[in-house]
Amino acid sequence: MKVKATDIAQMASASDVIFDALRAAIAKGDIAEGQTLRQDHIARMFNVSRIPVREALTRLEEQGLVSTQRYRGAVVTTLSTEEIREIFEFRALLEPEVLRFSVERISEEGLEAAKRFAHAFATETDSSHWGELNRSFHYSLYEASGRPYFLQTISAALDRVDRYLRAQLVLTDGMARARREHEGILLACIRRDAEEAAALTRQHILGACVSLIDFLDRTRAADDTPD
Amino acid sequence: MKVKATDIAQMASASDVIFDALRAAIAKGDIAEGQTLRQDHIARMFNVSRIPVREALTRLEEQGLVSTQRYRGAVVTTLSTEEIREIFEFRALLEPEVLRFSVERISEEGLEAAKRFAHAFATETDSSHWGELNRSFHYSLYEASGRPYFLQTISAALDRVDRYLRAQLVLTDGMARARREHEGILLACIRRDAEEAAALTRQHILGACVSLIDFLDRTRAADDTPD
DNA sequence: CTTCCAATTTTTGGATCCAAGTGTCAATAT
DNA sequence: ATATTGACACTTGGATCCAAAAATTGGAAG
Repeated sequence: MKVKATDIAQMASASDVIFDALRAAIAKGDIAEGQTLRQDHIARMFNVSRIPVREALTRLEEQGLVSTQRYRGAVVTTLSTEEIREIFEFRALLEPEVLRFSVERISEEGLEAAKRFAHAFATETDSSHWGELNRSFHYSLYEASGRPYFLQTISAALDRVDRYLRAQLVLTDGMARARREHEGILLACIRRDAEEAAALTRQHILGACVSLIDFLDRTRAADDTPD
Repeated sequence: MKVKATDIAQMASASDVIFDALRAAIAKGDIAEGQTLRQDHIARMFNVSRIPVREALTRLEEQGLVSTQRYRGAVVTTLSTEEIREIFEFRALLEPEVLRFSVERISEEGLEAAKRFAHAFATETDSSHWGELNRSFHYSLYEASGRPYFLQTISAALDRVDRYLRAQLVLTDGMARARREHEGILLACIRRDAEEAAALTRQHILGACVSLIDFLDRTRAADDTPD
């Protein structure tokens, strides 16, 4: 055995583990918006001191997932409707462009993988998996683009709105529409029609945005007037 | 005086100061590529312990300005030609879009400010200020876009390539061309011709990219064969 | 009952200390 | 002369400890 573990994957330090766990929890919506993350509390959860926790929180803040005020702790960021709209606008600009690159380069195996994710997404009955499968489908297509920086940026943008997106999938007709639209995107990719695939992706994102904001307007209005 | 300092700008903690200083130093190219940043060394420079230094380095890594290997310290990231090309491609997609939004919204005062930066850039003789003035000119135009997330993302991308960009301005004919191109962009903005301004910005970025990569190919080839 | 203020409790940012991993270089064996 | 090994110094990730800032509590005054 020539290849050591450290060559393939750097052994994860405590702060890496905490960072990933918190990031996933925020993306999935397991940690409520506006909730304060107490360093000591998290430290006890992971059986470590506060030092690696602080490092993880620092990274989360750099990613925009929490916002910190000096001596007042880290709070899961609440995005305004405008901020959400901007991030979707951002995705609607980047993702079609990435897909254009991918369509030119993706292999048959890559298309097969995307097809499997689309199928898994369409047939999954446990709604808690929808968000993950949705993301996997799109990423499986984007990965062939050979644009790591684009992917990383898209990923960061998606992390910020993931919990809203998941809610929109589950609590509206988002799932049914996403299923149809994925089908269309996939077929365009198989036909190697980059422009069509890009246009459909753009519509897919902007459509989800409209639906999500409509949904948020209703729920947030209801929250503000609970009487 | 009703407004306290803490209301406008959160009092900077030690790690903030260190982070900003290191980020600026890397962007300006004051810290050489590939150089290892020793926690203890930086800590002594700022008269603090290693804890806030580690926080700053963590944030720099999250921004992609340094890369860390467990127990081996933080090294200023060296970008390959391909990575640089991708980041310019990224900017060439985002910045024209942001400028489109700006042109619709920018005030006369905003245009005046941009004009002043363009003039300052064109007449500055100290080449060490060119990079900063170049950035100020573009930002003064982008700020009116009302797209904070776009701006933040562009800023992060620019931080990664800033030191290369500065070298290209100073060590090639980049400065002369940038001056002309700024003029064109500015005039298009004043005419409120969003499409023209966007197209010129895209050319401005892609042109700089070609010039920079050509420059890097020559210098790096020379570095690799120093005999 | 409400409002204000001081004392106490939390909680954070940072300093110091410790264990574990890495790099170096001289001594030894081939 | 070159490759191997092992001791030692260096550096990092993390634990523990401390001071300062914030939140909270409880009582006194209106």
